[in-house]
Amino acid sequence: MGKERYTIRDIADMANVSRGTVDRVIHNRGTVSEEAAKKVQEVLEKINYEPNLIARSLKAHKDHVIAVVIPDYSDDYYWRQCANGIHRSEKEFRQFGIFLQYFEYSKTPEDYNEKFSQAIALDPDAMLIAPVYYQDSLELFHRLEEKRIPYNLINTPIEEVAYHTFIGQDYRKSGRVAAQLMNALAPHDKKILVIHVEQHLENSTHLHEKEQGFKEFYNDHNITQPIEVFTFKEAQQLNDLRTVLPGTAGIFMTTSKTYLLADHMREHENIKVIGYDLIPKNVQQLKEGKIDILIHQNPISQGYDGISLLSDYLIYKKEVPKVKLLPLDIVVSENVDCYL
Amino acid sequence: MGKERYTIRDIADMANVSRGTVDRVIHNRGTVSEEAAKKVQEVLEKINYEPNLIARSLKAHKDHVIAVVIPDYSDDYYWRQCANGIHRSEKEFRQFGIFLQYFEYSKTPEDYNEKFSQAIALDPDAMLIAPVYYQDSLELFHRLEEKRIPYNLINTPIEEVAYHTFIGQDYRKSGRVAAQLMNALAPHDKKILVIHVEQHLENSTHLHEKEQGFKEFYNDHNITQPIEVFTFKEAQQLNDLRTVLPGTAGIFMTTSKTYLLADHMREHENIKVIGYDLIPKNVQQLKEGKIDILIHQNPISQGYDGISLLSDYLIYKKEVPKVKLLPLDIVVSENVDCYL
DNA sequence: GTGAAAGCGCTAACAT
DNA sequence: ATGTTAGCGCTTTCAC
Repeated sequence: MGKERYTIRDIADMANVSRGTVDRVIHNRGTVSEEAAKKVQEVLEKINYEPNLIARSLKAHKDHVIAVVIPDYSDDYYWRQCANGIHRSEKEFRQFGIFLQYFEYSKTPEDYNEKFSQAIALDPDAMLIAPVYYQDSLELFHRLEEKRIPYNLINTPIEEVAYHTFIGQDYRKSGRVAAQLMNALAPHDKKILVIHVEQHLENSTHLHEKEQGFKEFYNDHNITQPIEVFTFKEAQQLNDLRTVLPGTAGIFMTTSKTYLLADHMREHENIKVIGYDLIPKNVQQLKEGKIDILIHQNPISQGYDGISLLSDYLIYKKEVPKVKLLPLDIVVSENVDCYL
Repeated sequence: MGKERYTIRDIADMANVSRGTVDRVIHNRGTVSEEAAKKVQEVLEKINYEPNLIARSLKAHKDHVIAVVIPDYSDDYYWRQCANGIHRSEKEFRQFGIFLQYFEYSKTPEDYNEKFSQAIALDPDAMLIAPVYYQDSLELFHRLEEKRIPYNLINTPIEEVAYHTFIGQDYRKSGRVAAQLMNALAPHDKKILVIHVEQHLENSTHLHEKEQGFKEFYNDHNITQPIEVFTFKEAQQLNDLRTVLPGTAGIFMTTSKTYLLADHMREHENIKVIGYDLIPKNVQQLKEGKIDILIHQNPISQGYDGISLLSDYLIYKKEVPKVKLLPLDIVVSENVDCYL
């Protein structure tokens, strides 16, 4: 029961070698005679040695720099939450010698590429990237791979590149969840709308996947309710909905811009609305009953895990998963407080 | 940008005192002249000092024993999950000198008291307790307080005692969430049932709170749908439902025994069912459509956090919150895989 | 190829 | 009241 914990010194004594030799055996480095190695190995196995990680990490780590490339979050609640998660992790790992450098891009593909390049120029030990506009940046990713800089992706997966870990959600599943909920809430004798509000849809495969998943659910269950898809690049285009809303049972908004709908729905209060993200405007409308359900994309966890996984890798060389999928949290007005 | 990390030595230099004095000021122990204390305080505030917890814990590193008092989980999936969370945390903290002693009580108040006493007799450094039958054990809690043994509660909160942290859910909120979902799913022209399946209801204030929260939601929204409450001590008593089910729109089961309903509902497939916990039978029925929604009580997190918070406190003397509320996750068939 | 020794930052015991 | 110092267990240099 009283599992004793042996130290390097104990092992050295038992094997009649010096502490340095024990260390060399444990880490497979330096030069050790076969004889000594064998003796130490035997002791190690016999006592089932587990190193004291506290002591190990007390030893001065060399500093590591992680470059963080995310959208400017000065007036964007979602990305600010993500940044908060990053800050939290940064604070936790600072004493282990992890330092972050932030590169915030204003929301254009050009600036994204610009800031991404700057980050690479810094020659960091690792990178965390939110590749919202990924299309033209594939070349940059290849440069990272050439320089052997490990990088994690958050929020937007890119199949074509050799990222370390992707942290985000399964967007097809996400669409399916939305569909199941919509199907449970909305009358079946009217049409359903799927609405994307996104300036650069060509870059947003994940929105597409949500739509696919949504339709897939209806197909799988042989529900023949009409589903119409709209894509708006600008908020004001939502005016076009005026002629479409009559005869609509529910609306699935694929982005956090869900709150934009309310202004256009004053005479259609019974249309069910399902959208994304716990940004304040959405939360307020959820509480007011203008939005029925929000799917939570966990931006805080995305940021936190994104940095934590890289740090564990840099410091401890811990193995990391290729994909870390965050749960698809269903949020209604009564449980929204749990997630804020 | 490059946030420097200050050490005790740095502070000592800046304040022109010795490291010992700095330590004394930080920990409020020993004797320090006002003058010196002030100087050190100033420096501390100026640099926003954060101690290196690793170094701190490397020093002390005496072993700590945590006694764990939980229900026997040999044939109980929910408590097994909880135990899994505990094991995970145990593994993580073992190298930091944390050792657990388990006291599993068979599901009777007598054995609970018995095992609880045994645990105290061990004189552990801390305790983790799932006080399912708490009523007669208040005296035991007082003994813990006298002996100044810190303890965390999981799953069942007890207002009257001086626990360290409670880890679990807000049960009234939980009932409200269930009500909101029920209201969205079930037709309004039939009655709603609330069913408790629990041998010792007198001990289960949390089930009561779920019921209260459920009714509260209907009241708050002026919904006058009839709600009938049933309490069954044994599974077979569910037979009594036969006469009640006709004219029922939905059923809210307050425990993980939700799966028991299915056998009694063969001719009432359109009754909506909302229940608790991702135990295998429930999950299967969720996927089959026999259960519509499950609320996830996060037993793994309860166990994991219960031990982690105590360990952090014992090892690092970290501050801990009085209450750690876990989210009220809403689970349907399409997102259940995220939570398993 | 191996051992000895100097720290990492903090704490506590011991001098002064 | 305050300064000094010896470790905690591990890593890493530097002699031998």
